[in-house]
Amino acid sequence: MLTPRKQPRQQRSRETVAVILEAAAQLFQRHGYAGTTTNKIAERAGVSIGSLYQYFPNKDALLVALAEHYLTQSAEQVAQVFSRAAEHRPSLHDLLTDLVGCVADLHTDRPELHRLLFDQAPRTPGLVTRFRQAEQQIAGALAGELRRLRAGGPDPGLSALLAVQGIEAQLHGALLDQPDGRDTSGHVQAVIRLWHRALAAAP
Amino acid sequence: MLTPRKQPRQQRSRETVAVILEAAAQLFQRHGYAGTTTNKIAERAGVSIGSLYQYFPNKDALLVALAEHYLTQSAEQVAQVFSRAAEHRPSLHDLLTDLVGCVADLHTDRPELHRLLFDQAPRTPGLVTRFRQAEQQIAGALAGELRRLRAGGPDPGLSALLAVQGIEAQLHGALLDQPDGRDTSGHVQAVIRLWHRALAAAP
DNA sequence: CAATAATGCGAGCTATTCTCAGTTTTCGGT
DNA sequence: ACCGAAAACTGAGAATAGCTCGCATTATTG
Repeated sequence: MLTPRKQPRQQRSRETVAVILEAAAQLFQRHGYAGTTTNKIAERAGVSIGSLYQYFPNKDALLVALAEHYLTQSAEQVAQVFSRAAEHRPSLHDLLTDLVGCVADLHTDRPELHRLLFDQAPRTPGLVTRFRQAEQQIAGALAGELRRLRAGGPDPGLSALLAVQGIEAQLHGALLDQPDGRDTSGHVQAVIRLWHRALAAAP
Repeated sequence: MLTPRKQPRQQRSRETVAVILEAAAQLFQRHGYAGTTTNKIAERAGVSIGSLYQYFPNKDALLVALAEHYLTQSAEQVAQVFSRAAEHRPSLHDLLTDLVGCVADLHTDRPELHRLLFDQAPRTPGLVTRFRQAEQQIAGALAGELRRLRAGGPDPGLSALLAVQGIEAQLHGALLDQPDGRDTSGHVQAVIRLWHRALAAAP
């Protein structure tokens, strides 16, 4: 059990949950996951440790809750890219520019939070699945666009999945563990060019 | 300090270190990192907890030592791919087949160990750097081959880095967090095809 | 064969997660 | 307004895991 312990019913307790999550986010970002104790989180939130454990069965559950929130928000951003695409039917290059730009923004908007969740995700069972889900959802949408553009080769579904996985890894490497001396915008441009060549329909 | 506490000088202590690492590897793989206590490791290794902490300053150091060993071994495997390439000067497609196959083997040979290290790496400061180093080293070698083949576009160095990051992420997703219903060898083939299109010299 | 250095030992100190019995606050019905 | 029940809150402390330190044992050196 990672999320469900007790559902807050009254207004008071909903605020308690919110203030706990806010405190957790701040302390995790400042001192890292291991460097933050649940007692400190409760203290900072101005509630007792008992209240914290009334809504979160363990420390990991705090992380899962933060990730849930973050992933939902991210999914909305990416969904907008595809709803724009459905309307304007852009070229492959324009679509990739939009998509890669969006994912890059997700990294740079709140880099600490992004890194925190990404770093902790692998060791928290539920989170890996959740991340993969988001990945597949985006890949599904991308696959649709590739079919419209007659791009992505014989198996657009698979190509789309590989593209999503690749783009995420490349941008993560570029924006969060920056190899020294490379300029960011050139890096992003290179990612777009590369995927354009990989996915473009044969001429 | 993550590695250096005391250097084992006598034969006896070198065996102690070896048996501790062996026990750590087994227990980490069986019960996960968090699910393994240092006391259990010492017990399984047949040494006292004090001896363990004489050579490893903390629990993370055990992980770093295992990673060090694994990365060295992996680097050798990949180096062989490029020394073969230097001799036979293969086509881009053959080179990619060899490289991707090699990286895939690294994932499937000891999947538990690979996943363990990969999952824990992000939260262990020294390990991230160490992984990125390995990545850049491989990218450097690949960049050389791309230049020979006049492939990889205007900046073969950057293209090579993106390729290495992408391939690792895609194979990791395919082999360790398998999306249901996809066959593995087809997946690997798709990765090769995709990178061939992305990197091939314009005709 | 001392004297010295290296290695090994494990009870217990410290810090952290999480529980639980009891108190306070809110809510619904009369 | 009042009361009983449910929800929310509290914090001492149980349980556990990482790690230390003083001392015992084994190897090396001169």
